[in-house]
Amino acid sequence: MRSTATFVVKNKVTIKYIADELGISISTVSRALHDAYDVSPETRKKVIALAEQLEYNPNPFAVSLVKHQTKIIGVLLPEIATPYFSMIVKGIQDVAYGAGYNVMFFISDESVEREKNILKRLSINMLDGLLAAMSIETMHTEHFQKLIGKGLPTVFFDRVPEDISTSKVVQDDYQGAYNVTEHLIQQGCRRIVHLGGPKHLQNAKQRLQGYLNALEKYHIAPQKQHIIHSGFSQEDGFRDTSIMVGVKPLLDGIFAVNDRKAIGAMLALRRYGFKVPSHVALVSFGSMPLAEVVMPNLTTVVQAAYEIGAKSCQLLFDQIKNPTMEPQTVVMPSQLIIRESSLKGR
Amino acid sequence: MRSTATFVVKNKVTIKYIADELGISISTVSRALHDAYDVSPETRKKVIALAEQLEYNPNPFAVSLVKHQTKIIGVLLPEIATPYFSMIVKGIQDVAYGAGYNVMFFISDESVEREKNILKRLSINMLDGLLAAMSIETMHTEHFQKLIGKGLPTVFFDRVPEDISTSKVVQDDYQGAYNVTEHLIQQGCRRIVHLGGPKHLQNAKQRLQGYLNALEKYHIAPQKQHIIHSGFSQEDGFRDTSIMVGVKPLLDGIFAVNDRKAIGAMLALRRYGFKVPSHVALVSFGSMPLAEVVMPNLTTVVQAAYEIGAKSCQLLFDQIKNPTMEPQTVVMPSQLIIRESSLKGR
DNA sequence: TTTAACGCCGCAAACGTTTCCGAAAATTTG
DNA sequence: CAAATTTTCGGAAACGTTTGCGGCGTTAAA
Repeated sequence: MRSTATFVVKNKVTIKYIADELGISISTVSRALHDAYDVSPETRKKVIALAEQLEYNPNPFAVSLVKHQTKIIGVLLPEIATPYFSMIVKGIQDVAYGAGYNVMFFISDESVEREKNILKRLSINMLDGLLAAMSIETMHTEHFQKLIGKGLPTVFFDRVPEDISTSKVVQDDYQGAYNVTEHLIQQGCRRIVHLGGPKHLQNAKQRLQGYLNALEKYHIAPQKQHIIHSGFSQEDGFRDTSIMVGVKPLLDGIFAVNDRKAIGAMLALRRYGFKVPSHVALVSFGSMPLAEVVMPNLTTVVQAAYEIGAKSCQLLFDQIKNPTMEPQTVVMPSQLIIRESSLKGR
Repeated sequence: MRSTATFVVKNKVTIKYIADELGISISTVSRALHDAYDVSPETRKKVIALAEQLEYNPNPFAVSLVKHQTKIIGVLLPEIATPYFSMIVKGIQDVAYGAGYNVMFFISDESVEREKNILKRLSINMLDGLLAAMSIETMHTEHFQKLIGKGLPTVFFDRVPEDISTSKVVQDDYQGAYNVTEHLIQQGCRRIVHLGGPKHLQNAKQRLQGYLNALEKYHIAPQKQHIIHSGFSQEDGFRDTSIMVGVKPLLDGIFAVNDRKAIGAMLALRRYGFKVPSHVALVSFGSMPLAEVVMPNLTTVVQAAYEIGAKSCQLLFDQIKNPTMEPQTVVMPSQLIIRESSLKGR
C-alpha cells in the first residue's frame, strides 16, 4: 500500500514569512537582522527572537544576487588523493572556514582538457576568488588569463605559471634541492641520479637547478645520463630507476623530485638487489607521512603543505578585500629532515 | 606614481545585455538559449551566436532562485588528509562533475562541535543534497536529522548512523574482518590481538564482530585482554601495541582496524624487537597505497574507497531525481589482499 | 471574406534579499 | 502650540533569471 506521494517541501522560513508573522514589513525585518540603524530596540528583539526560533537562514543566493559577493571560493587542483595536495586542501579549508567562506573543489586530474572545461563551466559570478594549481600538461595559460582578466581574484600555489602576474605561493624548491644534494655529497655520494619532474614545471626546474648548483659547488661534473625527467608517480620512479641501475658509471645516490617517486625508486632498487643506503643513498621532496612509514625512513625536504594551503587562502582573502593589492609571491622555507635512507657514513 | 584606482568590474554580460544588443526582449533570449518553443530559428541562431561570442554564462544564483535547485552538493567528512577519505572524495568529485554538479566541501576534523556548526551554518537552500560521514565523536545525530527533516536529500557513507533512515554506503566490514582473521588463524596464529576503533562506530563494531566470529568458528576463545579500543591514528596503533607486547599470553598476530593503526603497530613491534611476520603476523583494513609501501608489505582488506565515493554520489543523485525513493543500503564487497606481513608458514 | 489557428514575441510576476528614499509618528525645540 | 527634528517604519527598485500569459501578425480553414 503506497501512501500518496507527499512532497517534502524545503524549509520556507523566509524574511517575508517573519514579516507577516510579526505584522511588519520585510525591510524592517532585514534591518533588524543586520544590527542596522532605523529600527527600534523592541522590534529588533522580537524579530531576532522569532528568527532564532524559526531557525531562519537567509537564502545565500538571494543575498549574493544583490550583494555581488558569494562567500564561496573555488579551488582547482590537479589531484586530491595524495598526502601533499590533500594536506594543502586541509589548510585552505581551515582558513576559509574560519573566515566564513565556503569552498568549492575542482579536480583537473592532471589533464589540461579537463582544466579548461572546468574553467569554462565555472561561472565567474559564482566565485569570490580562485585558488589554483596547474596540471602537469598545462603549457599555456590563456584559459586562466581570461578568467583573471574578467576580474576574478586568483592565487596560484605549487604549480604556478611564469607568465601570469598574480599572487603565488611556492616552496623554496631551489634551496631545498640544493641542501639535500649537498647532504648526499657530504655522505660521500659522487654519482647522484636525479629523478626529475616534468621539464616545463617551475618547481621541477628549481629542484633540478638546486641539484646542479650543489654539484657545481663541490666540483662534481653533472652527467647528462644521470638526469631523467618524467611524471610524479610511483610508477615513474620505479621505471626510471630500473633504467638508471643499468647506466654507467653506476649510481651511488638518488635525488627524487618527490616522495612517491622516491618510493618507486626504493622498490626498484630492492628489486635489483641494491641496498639503501649502503649501496645507494636516497632522498626526496615530500610531505610528512609517507617518508616515515617506509623502511628505511626517507630523508626528505619537507614541504609545508598545510601552510602552503593556509597561506594561499589568506593571500586570496587579502586580495578580495583589497582588489588593488600588488601581487605577491610567497616562498615557503623548506626544511631538510635527515633520516635513515641517506646515512651512508658510519 | 599611483594610477587612480581602477575597479575591475566583473563580467557584465547578462541576458539583458544580449537582449538590448539584439533589440529583442530578455524572455526571447532566455527561450532561445534553452532550446525552447516559441522562438524563430533565425532569432535563436542570432542569440546563440552572440551568446557564444560574448561567452555568456547565466548567473547561477539567479537561476537557482527561480528554479529552486542549485546544482551544488555538499560533502561533509571527518578528514581529508588520509588516502582513504581523499580517494572517496575523488570518487564523489568524478561523478558529480560528470553530472554537471559542483561540490562543496566541509571538514569536521573529527569534532562533533565543528560538525554541528557546519550544519548550522550551511543554509539548506544552498545545497541540492548532502553526502556525509560522521566524526568519531558523533554519538547523537539530531543535527543531521533536523536537516534531513527539512527535506535535504542525504546519503551517508563509511561512518553511518544507525538511527537515521537514509541511503547509506558502507564496506562489508564484517565479512572482511572475518576473512582476514580466518587467514591469520590459517597461518597458525592463536593469540590474535585486535586493535579496534572507537567502540560506538558501526564499522568498528562490524570488524570486531567479524574477528570474534572467526575465532569462534575455529574454537579459539577470545581473550578480553587481547582487544583494545581507541582511535584511528598511527599513534593510537603505536601506543596500543606497546601495551599489548607486555600482555600474557604473548600475542602472535595483530588485526588492526585500519592501515594507519597497523603501521603504528609495525613501528612498535620493531621497536620492541618483534619480527613481522615471523614473530607476529600483522593484518589490517585499508585503502591501497600505504600497504604496498611499508616493509614488509601489509596484508589488508582493501577498501574500495573510490567506489564508495562514486556510489554514494550516484545514490544521492537518484534520490534528488526521485525524492520518494526508498532508502537503500549498499554494502561494498571487501577483498582480502594477502601480502608479506601475514605469511608465517614457510 | 470572415474566422480560427498558429508562430513569434514581449510584458510582467516571481524567486528572496538589501537598501535607498520618503512618510508617518514621536519627540524635541523655539 | 507650531515648527523642526528625530526615530521608526514601509514602499519599491534592484540583482539576473525563468515562465505563464496575452497580443500581434500571418497563414490556413470554413
